[in-house]
Amino acid sequence: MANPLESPVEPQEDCQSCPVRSAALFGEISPELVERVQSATQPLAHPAGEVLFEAGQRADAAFTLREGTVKLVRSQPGNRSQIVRLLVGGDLLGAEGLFGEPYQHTAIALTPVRLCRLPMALLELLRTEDPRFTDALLGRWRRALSEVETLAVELGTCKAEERLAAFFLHWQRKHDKHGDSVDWLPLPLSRTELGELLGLRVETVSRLMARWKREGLLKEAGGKIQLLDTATLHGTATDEGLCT
Amino acid sequence: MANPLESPVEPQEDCQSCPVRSAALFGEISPELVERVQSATQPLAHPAGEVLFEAGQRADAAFTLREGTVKLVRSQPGNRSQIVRLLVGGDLLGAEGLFGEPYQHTAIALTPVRLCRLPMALLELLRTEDPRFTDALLGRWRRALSEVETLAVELGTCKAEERLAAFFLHWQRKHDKHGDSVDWLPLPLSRTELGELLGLRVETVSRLMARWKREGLLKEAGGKIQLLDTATLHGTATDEGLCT
DNA sequence: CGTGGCCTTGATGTCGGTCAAGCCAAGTGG
DNA sequence: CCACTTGGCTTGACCGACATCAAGGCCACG
Repeated sequence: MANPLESPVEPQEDCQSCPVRSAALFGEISPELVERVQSATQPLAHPAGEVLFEAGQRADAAFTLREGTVKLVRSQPGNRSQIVRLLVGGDLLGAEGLFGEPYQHTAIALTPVRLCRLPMALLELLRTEDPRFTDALLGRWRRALSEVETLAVELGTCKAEERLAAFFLHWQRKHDKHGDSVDWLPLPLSRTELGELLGLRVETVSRLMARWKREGLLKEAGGKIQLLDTATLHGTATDEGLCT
Repeated sequence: MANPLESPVEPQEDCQSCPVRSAALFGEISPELVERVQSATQPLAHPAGEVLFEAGQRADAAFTLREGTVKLVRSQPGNRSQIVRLLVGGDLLGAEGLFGEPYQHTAIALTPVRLCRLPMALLELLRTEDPRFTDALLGRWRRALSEVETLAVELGTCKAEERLAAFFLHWQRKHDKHGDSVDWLPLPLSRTELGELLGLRVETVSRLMARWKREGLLKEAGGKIQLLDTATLHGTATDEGLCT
């Protein structure tokens, strides 16, 4: 629906002071380059639910996610889709253009998001200019690979309970970067989406969560959840000695 | 069992004429560097079934697979393991050491293999010396990511039949690089291993293959299979419009 | 006030896991 | 050479986890 031209463009912001800069791609590049980056990038904001780009489209820009959560989806003919990754602040998406390939996923905002658009030309420039930039890319790709692998392992070897419990624990760990665990963590995924991530149907997810709430393992309110008993959750995840 | 010192070391070979060189990591580096590479690498051979390295070990070398097939496995406590990738000639394995991490998988030869051992020091050297080397690494990581993603999608959204059929088709496509499809393609995986790849148990794999043989969709003999009716196989893979 | 999403809960079905048994080929040792 | 093991494959009987189908509740929004 939203015309790309209408994508609300934020007032120009300062990369030097970008909250996610140290975590992001440009944590490592030289200060002089940062200026060129700043002039070539374009800050954007999108509401929840909006499609950032679609699988198969020409990948003429990558994006740095400054704030919010995004899902990367691979859709199958036949109404089934699989979420392959969840992105949070500081993550990079849509860089497949560096290989001349179209976007491999459909990216959809799960919350309102703010991001920086990085035109391919800029990335190419950085790649030739600063070897550490390529290194940073390499690190990101490696991390992504590792995440998808653990997803595959869980999909292949774990049962429903275990997968869901493992997800909650992963998700929690992803959200206390500061070491101090926040107990109310945002859960911007619908039951259906949890299912699409974990290879389950809505009803299964719903039942499991209902049961866990009944048993006092977790609470939920207003799009946030609180893990009350991570110990037994972890136990469920590794039931029979399986999974993370 | 095999003492690493006993790993049969082949007579020194010539990288310049390496059959997989163009496909491999060093297709792109300068001829002068190739010499230094040659002096620092170490050709190895292992019989089928041998463990090349184990998850968690210090990753002090990567390997280029010159010939044969290798499985990368992530094992779970509780007797379950998941094959996350199958490697064939020209593939690179064990490069996670570049990030100071231990090996992320256990690598096991499915056939007799020949490979080149690349000490981490050499990789570090190449990384600083030749930017195109890092680019090559990037490409490999990206391809690996893409493969694991399709695995995850299949594990998450497809049923047994569909996954197995899809695997055979992928496997076939991987083996006719020359465009001309060889009809007898090697299948160095046991039923159990097929199960570990596709998230199924031996019995399920066995039953499906037995049925397909009965129905004349495929033949099997001496560790090789022949897909007789790729059309209906493809139909099975995408049953109800799903999967590749 | 009605409509459409999302969630919940129950009833029923089925795919694939589990258990168990037997087959076959390749060792191994007497 | 034969008895015995061992490991992979097959097949059948059974069962359970999860999907499917169906109905109803809750809430936001027009």
